Amino acid sequence: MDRGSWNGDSMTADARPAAPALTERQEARRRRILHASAQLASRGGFEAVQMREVAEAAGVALGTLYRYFPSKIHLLVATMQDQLQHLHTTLRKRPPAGDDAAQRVAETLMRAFRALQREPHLADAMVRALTFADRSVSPEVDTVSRLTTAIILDAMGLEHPSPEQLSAVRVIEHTWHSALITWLSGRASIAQVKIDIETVCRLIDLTAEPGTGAARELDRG
Amino acid sequence: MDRGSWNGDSMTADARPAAPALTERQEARRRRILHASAQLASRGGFEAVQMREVAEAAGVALGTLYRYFPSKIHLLVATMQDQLQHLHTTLRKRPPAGDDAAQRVAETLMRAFRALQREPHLADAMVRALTFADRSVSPEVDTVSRLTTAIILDAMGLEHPSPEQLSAVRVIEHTWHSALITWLSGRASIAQVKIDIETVCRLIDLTAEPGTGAARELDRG
DNA sequence: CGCTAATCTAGAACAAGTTTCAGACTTGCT
DNA sequence: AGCAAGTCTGAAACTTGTTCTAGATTAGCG
Repeated sequence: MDRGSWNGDSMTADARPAAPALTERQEARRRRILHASAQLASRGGFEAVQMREVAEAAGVALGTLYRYFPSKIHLLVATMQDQLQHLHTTLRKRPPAGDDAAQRVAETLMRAFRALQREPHLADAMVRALTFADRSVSPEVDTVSRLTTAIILDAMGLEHPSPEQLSAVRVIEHTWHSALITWLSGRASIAQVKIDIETVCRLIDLTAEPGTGAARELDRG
Repeated sequence: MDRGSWNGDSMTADARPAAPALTERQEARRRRILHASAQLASRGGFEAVQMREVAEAAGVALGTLYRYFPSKIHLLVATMQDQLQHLHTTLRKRPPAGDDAAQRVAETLMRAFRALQREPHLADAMVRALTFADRSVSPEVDTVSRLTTAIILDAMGLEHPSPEQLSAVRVIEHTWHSALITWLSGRASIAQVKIDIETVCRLIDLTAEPGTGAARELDRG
């Protein structure tokens, strides 16, 4: 029911209640399932990921699929974890080059956005699942959230963010998810998404430590 | 499998897709349906709104329910329109009293938030439907979005917002929806939502016309 | 090796959203 | 009033997520 492969360098949390140590064949099954999920999602988005089809494409019985992922939402959120991890390592290889934190974050997010653009159906499936998830998926959604936070903090170049900065990062994440959704459902253009990302990234300057950012003197509340 | 048979127009500004002039009994049916929907949602959230139950509670055949609302998502988004309209008129009666625009918007949103807190299940159903909606519901979701925008602009006291300000408002809406979801799924506390709302509202000052706001001299965009 | 518990498989069964259809009822029009 | 077109009803059917069951396989262990 949960990620197993934690290759070291996670930041603070251990959290991970119990990855019950999968055997090799089990790990392979899990991987086949995730692959099938992503593949089907790439074709036709959320609705195209049908549990029976995933099971068949992964060469696994339906019951087994449900043993590994207790619901379609769990499956798709896990798929998103997977993809995000890829993205994170990709981004680490070529970090953004902007002058200040806000620019780097905006650039990072737009890069991620362009990656998703290449597989809009996959993006659709993952993001819809993510925002539709209810309490039973909270731990998994939280993992995705932490991953996203890590990516953004990376782009900012921050180790020890202040509470204010964390709030700004959360707001950026909110905007990112929600803007993605409006784009995916055809209610906003890419240009609009770009503008909104840049707009929200301005918050970063607002919460920069005194002396390090563009906005040093705002009448603080 | 597709509900493309809508009266022509869609994303043009005009809205209101030609409501074909319902008779009185039809209007009454529609109202009964929306009422049943809200009632069931208040009890048990998204999953408790079951189409057969809505139909029965509204005293209407299942087929009729589907004639009025072509899917469960359509129904819940319409329910949200309804509730938002109430909220809007309520808010107009007692407008927020803050000193600057950012404060008034934050206060308005927190007031709305507290209203939703009183019916968390209803909020759950409506917001989940809203963010899960796919393209086929775009016109209706757009209506909700315009309503929300109107509420925020009201709080700001703006008639003719600049493009920058519209972007800020969109970002606020994104944050509002997404923060609501994280709260509903138990991944954020109310305090955190409040902080994030206040954080994002700072963008309003950033985009205020020169001379009218707190932030007159930021190195432009 | 042989045993036991856990896991996996195939397939049926169930639940809720959605579609369909035949027949009854309304509405609008003349 | 009388009729044609559109609407509503009740019930069954279909789809896809989810659960359950009985039997086959596999893993761990003495």
